[in-house]
Amino acid sequence: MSKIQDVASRAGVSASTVSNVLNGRKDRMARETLARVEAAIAELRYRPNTTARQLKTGHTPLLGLLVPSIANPMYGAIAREIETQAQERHGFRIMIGNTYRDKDKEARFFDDLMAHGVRGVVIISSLVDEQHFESAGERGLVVVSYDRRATPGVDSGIDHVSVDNFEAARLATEHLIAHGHRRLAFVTAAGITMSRREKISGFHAAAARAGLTAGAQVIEGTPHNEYGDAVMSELGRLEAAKIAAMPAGQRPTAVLAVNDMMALGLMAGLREAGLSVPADMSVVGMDDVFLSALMQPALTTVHLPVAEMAHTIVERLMLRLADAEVPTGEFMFQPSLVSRESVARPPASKSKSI
Amino acid sequence: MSKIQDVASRAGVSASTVSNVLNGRKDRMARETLARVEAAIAELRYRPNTTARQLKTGHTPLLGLLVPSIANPMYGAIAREIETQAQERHGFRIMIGNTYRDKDKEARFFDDLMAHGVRGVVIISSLVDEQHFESAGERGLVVVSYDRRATPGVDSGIDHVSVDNFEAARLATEHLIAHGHRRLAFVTAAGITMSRREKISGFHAAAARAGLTAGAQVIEGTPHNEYGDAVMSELGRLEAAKIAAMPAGQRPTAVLAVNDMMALGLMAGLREAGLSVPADMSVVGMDDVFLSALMQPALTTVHLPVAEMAHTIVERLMLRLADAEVPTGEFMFQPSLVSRESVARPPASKSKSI
DNA sequence: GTGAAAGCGCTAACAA
DNA sequence: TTGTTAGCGCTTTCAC
Repeated sequence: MSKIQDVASRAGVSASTVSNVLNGRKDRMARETLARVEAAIAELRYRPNTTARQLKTGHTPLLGLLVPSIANPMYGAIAREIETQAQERHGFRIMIGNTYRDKDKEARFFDDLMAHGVRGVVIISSLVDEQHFESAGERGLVVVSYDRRATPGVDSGIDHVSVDNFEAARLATEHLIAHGHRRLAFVTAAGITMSRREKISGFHAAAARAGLTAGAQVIEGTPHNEYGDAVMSELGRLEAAKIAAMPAGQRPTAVLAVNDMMALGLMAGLREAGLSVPADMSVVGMDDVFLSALMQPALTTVHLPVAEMAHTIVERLMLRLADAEVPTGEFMFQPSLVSRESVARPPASKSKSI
Repeated sequence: MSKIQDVASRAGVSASTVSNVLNGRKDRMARETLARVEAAIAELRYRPNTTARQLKTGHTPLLGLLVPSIANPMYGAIAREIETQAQERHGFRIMIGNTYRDKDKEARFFDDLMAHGVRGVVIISSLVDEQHFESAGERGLVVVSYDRRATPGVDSGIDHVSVDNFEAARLATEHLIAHGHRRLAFVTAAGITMSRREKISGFHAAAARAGLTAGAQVIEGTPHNEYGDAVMSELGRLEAAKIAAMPAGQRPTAVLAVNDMMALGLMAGLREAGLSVPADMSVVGMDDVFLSALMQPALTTVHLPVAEMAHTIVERLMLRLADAEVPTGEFMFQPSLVSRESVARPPASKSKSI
């Protein structure tokens, strides 16, 4: 690969001049010099060495991206969007890491990012405490967190991009209630993330508003490990078996899953237990992963504006990378219900038996 | 962040000595010196700067990973496996890029990898011609390609890791034939990759062996764009409508999809057209994405040993990165049929009508 | 308008 | 056994 000096020699100028054109200071030289330099760059197919550049400037066009597991279709969808936008709009590349929601893995990833000179990071849906990230901020990292709200009343050193999880759960729950369901369950995994907590509040709020406090229960499954992809649906399958085993008169007639992966598992498990969705039980998910539309029955779920959120994530990172003074903020997006086929009225016999 | 000189000062030695311990040359110094240096490193929480190191050595513990789209669950699964293994076994991080099977995007990704000093790359399932990658090899990159076979008779500058696609299709087709199907279709996307070509051969071979040449047709859908995730299933959905529209006596009684995403779309489309799987039509996929088990009906498919393949990919990269003399090779893995619920005997009336 | 020189943090001969 | 030295490729004052 040719280097700056090669270009300089070929153009009959010094390396500094080449560097000037590379860095947009084209006004500092004669028109004709500029032309020669540009020609030399093109002929040599010269690309400046990012490493050397970084050693000098301290910056590198690279973003860190932490996900619990890239095999989870929801994280895959966001990751794709983030990568594409960072690349096309800003020429940044992505360094990705699966954290499996493990604190040590996260910490090691941060260390490596620092060592690689990466200064911008997006953290998706981590279970690990905020403190952890704040200190990353103190180490000079610019971080944007997705799928966690800011801790209320604390002014955070990081940006928060999230969806209104309370509203998402409320929407879904009201949809169920509107279909006549009176015995509801919210099914989630045991680890409590902030987003899960908010969804539970939204669920309870909608239930309370309809006077169903007694009929609204939260079911938490304990995963063996917290990978977030196959594991989440596996958990749904397991919980479905338990739910199906309840006596028909007590069993909820509708379940709201913490996310689509869980919902898919739930549907599979219900089916295995001989219960039909939505005839015997209605199911709603959250995320609107593209697969949900392909299910049988197609899953009713809550849609998230993934591309828009990715856009905000990337732009915030760039903004704060360029100017450290920009204050951090919270950016919340609104979800919307997508009604498909997995919700129906409760089975007649049971709704009578209440 | 502290630097090597800080450690040196604190330990009362020179930077070279610290560098020596960093690089494992611990025998070159007094035991007690080593202890002091190690203590200083620990106290300062010193981590060598990868960038500076790379500028000197020309290496960086980073691998490039090209995928058509990380939102596709199959690529997500492989990517996760590769990232985890590279990280845990070798301390390498991953720079990821979505190529959308676009030649320009691929080329730009290669350029950026070079500029960042990355020397090892894995390319997943690219449509782009081999020539392209070979020249990347000449530029000093060590590349491993997944899901393409080597071009027969050409000794390639890159490694090929793949599954026996011929065998995968053959297995699936024979499964269908064993269930009594005589009119078969292989459904794929229009762009011809090498893996698709092999699958088609396997399909034809199995059909011919059963004397079904006339009854074995290949259907190619043309995607609007070639993203590889939602697009693939969308394509399946469209093709399903066409297939369902054929007169019942001519319509295939079983379809083999080029991959699971396509199969899921096919099942959804068939259902929309009022055809039931497997009663009216059997469907088989390939890949065994974890979602396939959750479908209704659960998808019969061909399983790929993803973790093992990822292992080989990573180890090959490391081996050749460490020693440029290691010859390239082809590594083929065997698939296995996973029989679930989407295959049954052909509908009685139609099988009579042959 | 252009170039010389210093230095980013590290490694690896080579000296001592 | 340890230290000195000379860069890796680039950017950026500061002179000219």
